[in-house]
Amino acid sequence: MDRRSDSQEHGRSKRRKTADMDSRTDPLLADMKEAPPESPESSDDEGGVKLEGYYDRPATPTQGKRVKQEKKNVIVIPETLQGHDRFGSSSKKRQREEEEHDSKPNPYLAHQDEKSTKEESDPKSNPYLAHMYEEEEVEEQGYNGYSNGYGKALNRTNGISKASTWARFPRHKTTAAMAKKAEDGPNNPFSGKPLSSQYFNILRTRRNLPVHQQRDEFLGLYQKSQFLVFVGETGSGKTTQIPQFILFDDKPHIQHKLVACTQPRRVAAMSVAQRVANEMDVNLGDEVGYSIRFEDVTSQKTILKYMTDGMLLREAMHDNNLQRYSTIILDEAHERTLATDTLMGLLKEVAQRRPDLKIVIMSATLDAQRFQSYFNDAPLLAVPGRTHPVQIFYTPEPERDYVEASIRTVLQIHAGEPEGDILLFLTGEEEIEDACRKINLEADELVREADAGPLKVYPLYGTLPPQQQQRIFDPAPAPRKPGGAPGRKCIVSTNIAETSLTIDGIVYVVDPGFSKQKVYNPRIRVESLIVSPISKASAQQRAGRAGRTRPGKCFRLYTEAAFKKELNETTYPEFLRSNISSTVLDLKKVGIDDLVHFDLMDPPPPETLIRALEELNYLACLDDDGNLTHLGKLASEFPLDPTLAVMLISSPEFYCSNEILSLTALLSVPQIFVRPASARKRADEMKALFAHPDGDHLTMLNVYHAFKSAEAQANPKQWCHDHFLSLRALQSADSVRQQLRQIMEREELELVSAPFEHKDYYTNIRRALVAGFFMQVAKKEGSSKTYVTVKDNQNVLLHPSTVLQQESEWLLYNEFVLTTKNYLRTVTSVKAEWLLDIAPTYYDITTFGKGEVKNSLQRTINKIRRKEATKGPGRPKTNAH
DNA sequence: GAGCACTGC
Repeated sequence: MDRRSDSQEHGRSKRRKTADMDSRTDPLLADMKEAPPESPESSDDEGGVKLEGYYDRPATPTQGKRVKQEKKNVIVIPETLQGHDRFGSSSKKRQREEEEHDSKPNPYLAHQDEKSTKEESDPKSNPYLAHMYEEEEVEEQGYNGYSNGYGKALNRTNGISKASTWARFPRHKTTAAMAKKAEDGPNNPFSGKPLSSQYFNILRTRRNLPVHQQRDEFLGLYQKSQFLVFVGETGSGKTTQIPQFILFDDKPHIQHKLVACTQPRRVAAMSVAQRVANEMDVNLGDEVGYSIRFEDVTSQKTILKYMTDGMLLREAMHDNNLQRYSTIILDEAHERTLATDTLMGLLKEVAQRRPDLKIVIMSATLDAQRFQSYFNDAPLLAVPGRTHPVQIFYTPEPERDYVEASIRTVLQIHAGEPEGDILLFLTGEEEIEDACRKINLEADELVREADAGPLKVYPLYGTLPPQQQQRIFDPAPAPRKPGGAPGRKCIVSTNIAETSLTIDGIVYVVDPGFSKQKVYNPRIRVESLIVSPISKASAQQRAGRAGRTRPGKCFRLYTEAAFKKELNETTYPEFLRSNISSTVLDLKKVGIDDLVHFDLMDPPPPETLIRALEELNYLACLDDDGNLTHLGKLASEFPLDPTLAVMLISSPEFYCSNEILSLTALLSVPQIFVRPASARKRADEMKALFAHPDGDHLTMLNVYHAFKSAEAQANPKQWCHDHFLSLRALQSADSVRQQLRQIMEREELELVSAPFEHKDYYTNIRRALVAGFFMQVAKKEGSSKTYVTVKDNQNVLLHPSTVLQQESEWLLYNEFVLTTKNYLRTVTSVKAEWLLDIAPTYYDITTFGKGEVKNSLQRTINKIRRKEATKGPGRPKTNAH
């Protein structure tokens, strides 16, 4: 046994011993090396996102509002932002509050503010003249905001002075004091309505947020520079406050423009918008709104719009200069999503064409300087966060089996540490379910042998049904008897708990240092998931999860040396780990012609770009010079991979557009088939009911048609349950289908289908599939079960989930999955004739290397020629008769 | 005879 096993045994015996000894001793401290307390750096989530789960996707914005209100637990106001300061105000802070309180607006002094700005030479910023320029616009827009008694007096006399609140705010020359005064009421400066008492309660806590102290500093930098990098840690209040600071200085309502704030996730956009609407005392959808796929909760009145980064990118396609916006804030930029990176590159170019546009990049700490230099040495402002200290422990030796080590650590915490919940990070569903079982077993033993408190173990991962995800918010169990060992809960989670989801009450984090990450191999054009070491940034984010409610501890199951030397600083940006053909098409559509010289923060490897361009060229979305074709323009209108978009656009030619529309939607949502470990056989039997002999695509279509039948629609939930189908995925497919259909109608693409009874009904669909997926085709290798992919020559097997029974020489696949073996998932049998006929450029025989694929194609060509040859001379004869 | 980190339009 090596040293590590020794230390494992050591830990085990220690755990048992503590039972008889003082239960307060900390067995971990003996095993683990303590590092100096670290202030966790992490993304800001003061928006209060509790759960990234499924929510109803309403058909219209109005319905959206209703659904959202009915749904519980989606929008949660975090404790930090509720009516009290849970960290206690320092005496300095309290003094400041009192001062602020004392300096409540005095209607008779309001004119003094105006004087302070009088020295401005620009007549527009002259408070006495400004209304002449701005009033009209204000009236026209219907803004009736006014903020203090001075205005009211004027208001009574002529009704035009509502504008003078804003007239006294010279654009890009305001100060924190001016904004504060307006915020102090009594009327809402944006809506003109009297401010509620709840507003003032929230206002007090808002002014305790760390960002508030640097409001003037922020404004100074914002005003003088087109780009600004803002760094705020957890709890600084950046996501909610900075956009509001900007509203007072940028005055988008006067400009007929908007301030946009992007988020990588939908739920964040929704919940932050709701929060800020409350803070500003307006209805969600009025002055403050949000825009995400399937849901636009904004109106004519909206001046602050939270939105997903993907949504802003889509808007940029039709408005290359983003003309609607006066300021764009990219939040959570450190996450480096495909959309954020694309937007950053785009905004850098747009900024040159639009000197009036301001851009604020908000990020957690680590990458700040890179953002700064990328944006032409933009000024940087950093604001500290507000979290509790987290003690970090490392293992003295590397762990061989991180799952085993994590389970042991969790149990040691439970046996020896004071009250507080545990969060363990593992990599995937199987690993998590397995660990949960083992922890449960061992915990029972611990309770029997050592009188430990009850331990509730919950798994957490993205594909878990929402109801089960909710369970993680159940309170920890109570001690078995009063005064007994504390009960606690232990959540075993994927990375979802690192960014998307926040659980209060976590005091102990166990971090084995791994996560599943997407990697892309441009050579064989395959994306796959690989368990890899996390980055330092991730490790810090994970640790930070322990310090949200009170001081916590983080147990890293790797050595301190490994943390320092082996972990990358930050996670590899998604741009470098993905197939970018979809992004390349987007970039072309937003007007970026020269992709090679496009200034991305991390340009992808040349081979990745070449592959993407090549793929788009084969799909006829780009011509040989790399210019967007008509088809390419159409394809970019769809929120789909180019392959799927091209297939959908081509579908009318094959008389099956309704069917391809359904299939495209089904292929854009998570797996519709459910196969619980406990009922695999029954699930397979149910799937067999829908099976089509020609493959999985047609099987999925059968499922969809059955789902839409009256019988299923009578009780969809029951029907899906009975047939082992995912209601969530099917409903999602319905929404996607509806959106795609609207785009087809808008683009005047015909929806034509052959009747179901037509003999070519299914053949048409299979041929239409070829129109998109001709690059994802494999050919059977002799008599063995293996296939080889066309052109990339990868040896592959059919995924066991396929319904395809008979041997098919050629098949088309939706997905290449790289796990224990190379698998093709979701396949449909096709014919070589179709490939040659529908994708002649790709199947140009001269471009193939020697081999079975080429030989077989050649035989098919010969066969076709022979047929034509016999038909050719035959035809005149028949005509002659 | 297997597995789906997480997002987004």
